[in-house]
Amino acid sequence: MPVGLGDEDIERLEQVTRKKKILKAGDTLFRAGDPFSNLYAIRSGSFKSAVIGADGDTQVTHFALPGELLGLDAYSGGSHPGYAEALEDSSVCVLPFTQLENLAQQVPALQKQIYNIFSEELKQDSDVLLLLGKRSAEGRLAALLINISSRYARRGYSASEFKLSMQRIDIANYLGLTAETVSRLISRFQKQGLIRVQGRSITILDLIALSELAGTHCSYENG
Amino acid sequence: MPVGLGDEDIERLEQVTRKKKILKAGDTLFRAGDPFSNLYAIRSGSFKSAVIGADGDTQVTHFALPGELLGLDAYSGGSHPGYAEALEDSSVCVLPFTQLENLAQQVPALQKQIYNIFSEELKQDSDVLLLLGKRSAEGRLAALLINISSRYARRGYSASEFKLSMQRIDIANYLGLTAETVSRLISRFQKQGLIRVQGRSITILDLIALSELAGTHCSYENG
DNA sequence: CGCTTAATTGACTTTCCTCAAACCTGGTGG
DNA sequence: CCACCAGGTTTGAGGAAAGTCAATTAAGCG
Repeated sequence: MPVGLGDEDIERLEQVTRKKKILKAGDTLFRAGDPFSNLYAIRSGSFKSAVIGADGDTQVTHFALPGELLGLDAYSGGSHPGYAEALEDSSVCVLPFTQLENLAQQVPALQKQIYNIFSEELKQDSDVLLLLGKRSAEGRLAALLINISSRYARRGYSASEFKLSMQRIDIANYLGLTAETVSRLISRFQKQGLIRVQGRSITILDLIALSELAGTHCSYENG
Repeated sequence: MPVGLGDEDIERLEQVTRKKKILKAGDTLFRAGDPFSNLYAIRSGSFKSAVIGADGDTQVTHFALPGELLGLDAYSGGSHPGYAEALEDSSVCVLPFTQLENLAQQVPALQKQIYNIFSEELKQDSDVLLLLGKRSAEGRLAALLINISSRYARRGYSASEFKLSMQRIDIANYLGLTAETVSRLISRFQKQGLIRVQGRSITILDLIALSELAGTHCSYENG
């Protein structure tokens, strides 16, 4: 993932990235309150991360796909604010943060890369906020599908055909909807010829129409 | 804001933090697309930041209060993904990031502090997601009030009495609601004796009841 | 003091949630 | 190999919540 480093630096970095971890579907990578020690880069599979509110209800905050990073939000508090659970059989690369930090102190390019990762994460969060800001359920789901599609595309996977590894109820929770609504919408999108769904695998047939659903329908201020 | 630094380091840091900027209500601190060069620490006043979606509709992503930081999400892309606008007459401290970065390279404690700020920001975002995850409008608004209250408290301001400097439509946009709904809820909260509202200044009368509104009402899975 | 913009309130409509039932799908055991 | 079971998903009907449209009141500002 890191780019712009010298060969020697990369070699040193590889020492940090040696440790791998395999998880089965449903396994938790870390739990809320676990001490922060590692970052996790997803090599294969996918995860959901969620926080548990003071009142005990769960909120899914992210879906993490191959090539993406998990655990960064634990830095400040020293412990993970939420948990991460594998949505399917997955494997991650374990990155001990203190080692990474030390190395970064010596390698400015890596330093910048770390800032980059942090900032990337922040930007992704603001994308999510944009997504959740869509008032209609339709817009939200469309936006999520596009979001996931583009994230796959970005890492070199197919943008139009992928597996929605999370279950409906997780999508619903994430979008602030109910599983029923999500299910209905998926059916509708399919009837409209926007997507094709086969269980959990999904094909995007009409990205443009989908984008319009995600975008338009919001006759709000153009601030 | 930075803690855990030596006296000498702090002095060097102060050279970085000399520049101030004054803004009137409605002024923009930076616009979407502006190159990333500075971070901004809010000395007084408050800001909203918002992103503009591909379709042109605006989504308010943050409200920034005194003592908080703005602009961090611009790092990765090299430019600001959204704009920031002063909600009232405000003053900020301008922090040139390259200078900060260089200094951090020499001062590990500052380095950690920067990570901390990044991570803090991420954690705050996940709080926001938790907030937006509340399905009822009532719960969302209650959660926002509590969130703002606690952020004021944290910086040493009164937790129970403060100014809601943003206008209703911004709150609505932020929460994924309409201005009318927000207005109705505020009225209702007032009738119920939870808050007192005088234009934009607000007094929290019953934090406990408010917390219950924010928390409960979500008969969801207890994950 | 009048004008403009923001906030509130009301009546009505739409959307989404709730509750409930039926339906797949994958795994287990007879 | 098939029946059965459990969890997840889909679909339907009815109700509650929030949105829309429109009118009124309040608040800022020159």
